Amino acid sequence: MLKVYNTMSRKKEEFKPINENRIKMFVCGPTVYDKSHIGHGRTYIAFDVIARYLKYRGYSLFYLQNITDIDDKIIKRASELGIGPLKLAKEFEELYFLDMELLDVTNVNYYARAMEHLPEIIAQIQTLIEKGYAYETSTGVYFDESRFEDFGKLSNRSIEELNVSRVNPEPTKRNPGDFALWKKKDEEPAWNSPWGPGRPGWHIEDTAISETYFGGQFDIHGGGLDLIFPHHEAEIAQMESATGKKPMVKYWMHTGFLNVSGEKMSKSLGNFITIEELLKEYDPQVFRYFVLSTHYRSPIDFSDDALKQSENSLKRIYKLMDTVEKLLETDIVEESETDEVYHKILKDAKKEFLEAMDNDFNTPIALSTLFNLIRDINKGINQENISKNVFKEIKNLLNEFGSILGLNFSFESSKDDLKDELINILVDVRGKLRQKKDYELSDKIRSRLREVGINLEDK
RNA sequence: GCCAAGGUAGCUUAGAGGCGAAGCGGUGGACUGCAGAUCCAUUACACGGGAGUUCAAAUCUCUCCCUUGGCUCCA
Repeated sequence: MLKVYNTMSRKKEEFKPINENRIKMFVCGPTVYDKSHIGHGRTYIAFDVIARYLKYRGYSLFYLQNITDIDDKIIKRASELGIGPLKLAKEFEELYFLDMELLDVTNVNYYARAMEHLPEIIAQIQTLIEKGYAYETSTGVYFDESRFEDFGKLSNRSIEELNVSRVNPEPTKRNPGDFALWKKKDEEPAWNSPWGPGRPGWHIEDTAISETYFGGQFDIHGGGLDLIFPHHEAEIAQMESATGKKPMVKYWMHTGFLNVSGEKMSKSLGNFITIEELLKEYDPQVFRYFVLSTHYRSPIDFSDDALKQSENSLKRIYKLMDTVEKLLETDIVEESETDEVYHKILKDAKKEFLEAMDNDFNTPIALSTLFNLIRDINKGINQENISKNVFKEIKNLLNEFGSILGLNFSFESSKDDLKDELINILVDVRGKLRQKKDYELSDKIRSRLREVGINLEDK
């Protein structure tokens, strides 16, 4: 039974989609005003694995993500650079897609840009005005929080608290906690609307988009922890007021923050790491492993040491896979009386792995079951009692786990052919030298190869 | 101040009333010409302090201490 932690109830709940087998999942995408950072990477890898697992479990998933391609930060940045805001957004959007591809985040079905949904945004604002949840002033259209009694239910705040905390409220608003649906603007960039030229507020694009593709209710809404308030709170108010249907979302899922060496990542602290920079230093698989080694809701602390640990852990898996693939090429027995024992080990390992994933996508536990399995297999390899059939099953199971996690455990064989040939020649020569017990020269070859990143290991 | 998430072995992390977990790292041993990988053992009487509930508490309750984040834009 799959259990999912719901931010709304603050506990794990049994997962049951609204429509039997079909899942509608919306995750807040980036505002494309700058390069994506490793915090984005963490969140989108986490939801990528969630998506993979839901599909693995046989659900038919539609994963929708929005792209915020117009907002104040984009406009500010664009004017600094002297280019149009939409052009700037387009450029960073392309970089975002590239980063995601490099990180193997490949399960989003559709990216919906805010600027391509202006008619829907305007229509939803009009509905809110007609139903009396929103009002127009000289500066814009605002949502009237006092009309929505559930306001604050996701972030566990009262309306009084929300009102107190606002500094410098916009003077034409009725309540300090009211938020903008449409901002009236005379200067560019601005779009026409029934209320004159202007731009949409931050929260309205998500509900306009999700209503367009999903209707007023859907299964999963995800994003970073920081979006709970005010963003998701505002979304609930807009959508439930506009459609009259509650709840808007059945399961709210939020990822924990990524810190860098114990501190929040920010430009002013100078510890801001983009995905582009990350990938200059580390393999995408290493970063993915690092992300999955912590539960998606927990804070995760990025450091070189932690990444190094992840790399070493991952090597242990690669190493086993490599050994298994090599042994499959040899002429070991097809079957053995130990097969039954290993069938059970594999069956149990799979069961434990899936139980971990069923428990709110607990990837750290899933990985630990994987390592328990690896130890059992290594033991068997040392004792030379594993048959070819079992090795095939091991390979299949590891690949199955890998595909759920988005990790590729099979060794890349796409190396340069000539390079491979040259290495083989050196390995052959070294083997002959070792037969003649010329260890001095053979060790020299090995250490020189290591200097250029090629590790030779004698059996 | 209010809200939230945390404090688990040297490090990184799971777990959540009763079999002391996983990885990384350190040490010793087996194997090896050596190294590496692997296995075994060890580091390990692990759960921030103090009370309480219970036959039994890392796990529940209370209280205190500390860390981080949010309350303005943020994945």
